[in-house]
This record gives sequence, C-alpha cells and structure tokens, in this order.
Amino acid sequence: MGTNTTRLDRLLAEQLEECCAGDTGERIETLESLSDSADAGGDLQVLSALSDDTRYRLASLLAAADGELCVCELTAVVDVSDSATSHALGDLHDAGLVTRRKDGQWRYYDATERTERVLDALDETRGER
Amino acid sequence: MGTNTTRLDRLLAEQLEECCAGDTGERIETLESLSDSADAGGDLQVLSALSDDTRYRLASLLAAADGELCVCELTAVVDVSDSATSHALGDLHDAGLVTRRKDGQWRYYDATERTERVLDALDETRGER
DNA sequence: CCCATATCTGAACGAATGCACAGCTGTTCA
DNA sequence: TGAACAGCTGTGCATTCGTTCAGATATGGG
Repeated sequence: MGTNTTRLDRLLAEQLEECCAGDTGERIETLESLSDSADAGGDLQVLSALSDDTRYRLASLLAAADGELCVCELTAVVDVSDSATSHALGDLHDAGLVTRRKDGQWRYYDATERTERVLDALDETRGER
Repeated sequence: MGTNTTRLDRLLAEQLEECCAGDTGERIETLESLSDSADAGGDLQVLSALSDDTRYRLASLLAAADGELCVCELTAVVDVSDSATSHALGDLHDAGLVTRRKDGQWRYYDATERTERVLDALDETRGER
C-alpha cells in the first residue's frame, strides 16, 4: 500500500476547519479495508477475459443467443483463425464465463449467468453519464 | 466476418436429420445480427479500463466509498506513483466510469452509475458456475 | 512575484498479450 | 485401419499497454 501521506495529512487538516474528518491513519485504514474486500473472486480475470474484442464478441454472442452454440458457428462470425477462436473460448472458460459440452465431434459453448449479468449491466447503463 | 462455412454447413446438414434448422447463410446472418448489435456503446472501453489491477482498485474503491474521494486519498491506497494514479484515473474518466470535480488545488473523483452496476453484477455472481 | 504543492501530460522502456502457423488429439465413417 | 475433419495446444512474433521519469500546468500563500 502507499505510505506517503503528506498530501492526505494536509487535505484532512484543511477539511478539519471546514467540517468534520478524523486523522490520517484512521482514514487510510478505512479506505484500505474497502480496497481489500475487493476482488474476493476473480473479478479481474473476468474483466480481462471480456476486455478483448474477439472474446467480447464470442461472449456476447453466446449471451444473446438463447442456448448453446457450436464452435463452428462461432468461428463463422468472428473473423480470426480457428486457433484464435479456440484460445479465446478457452480463456472465457477459464474465467468461468462459458460452459463447455462435448457432443461427438462437435463442441458446444454457452454463456454462464455471470456473463449475462455483466453484459446486462453494461446494456442497461448505456448512454448514461 | 468469417467466410469459411464448410464446417457450419456440415453441422446444419447433420442437425437437419435430427430436428429442425435452416440453411447456412440464414444461420450466419442471424448470428451476425446478434453480434453487430453488441458494443453499441463503448463496452470494450469500459471492460478494458476495469481489467487492469490499478484501475480496478481505484474504481472499486470509489464505488465502495459513498461519495467522492480526493486524488491524494486514492494515491495513498494504490501502491503506484502519483503519475500512474493520474493516468489510471484519466483512463477511467475517458471510459465514463468516474466523474471529476475540481475544488481549488484538490481534485475529487467519484464512481458513476455504470461502474457500480458492473461491479455489482460481479459481486452478485461471485462463486457461481 | 515567487515558491511550494497537487495534479496532469508526453516520452520511453520493459512486460504482457493476441494472433497465425504448425502440429497434435479425438471422433466419424468407409 | 486409415483418411477426413473438429477442435485444442505450443511457439514465435508483432503489437499493445502499464509504469516510471521528467517536465508542464494550475492553485494558494507569503
């Protein structure tokens, strides 16, 4: 964590004259406790997985389609090689964003609840602030 | 978009014998229309902004704290240089994830609705599938 | 006006990452 | 059993990206 608190000291000292506020150590402790509670589950892995164009397209395609899709259907839509598609789907699977089902020579993927919820959140706040 | 549809042709041909399904062109068109409707607003920019550890910490800190925080408070918690913090906050601002307010020599940031919704979605689906 | 301070900006360098290519596994069908 | 095919994996390369460093801008006080 950061240790240089001179600026924060001054800010708190200034705010003391305006309203309330406590001492620096206490303030930082409060903020750090908020910060530590973050990313209890692999949020960063999820966000990283979705932050690439290819993987984002695949994920939102799987979320938009109701029901699972075959790899060959997905490859037909994203314009990268089979290999890249497979890598991308593997990453999404590792992040818990898609499920994988094998059926003979075909393999089907589907979006998980987590994917849908995150994409919905983005959908619903489109155009705000 | 991808144009090699031989595999998809075969999949659809096989499914024809099992259940319903239409022709390849129609199928791809359906999927592409789903794909195109994605990312109408800068979803990728938002996801990219949140997919970095420093920016994620800043964003979730701002979302967790009720009300705005000063840059010096944020710098005290994330353990990177002032400059890196500033760069990170700038990126978050560009992505529409935080608001910026200037007050004298201090500058205050706050999380937007969009940030809170996305992080909530991740929170609420923690540990699923 | 000058200096200290808070924050931002541009450049540069090292690390991380997405992609294509080649080769591999496993399934289907003759 | 062997050919054809769906999909996965390892590797090298080109690009992107996060950070620090140095310097710029802007605010406040003496």
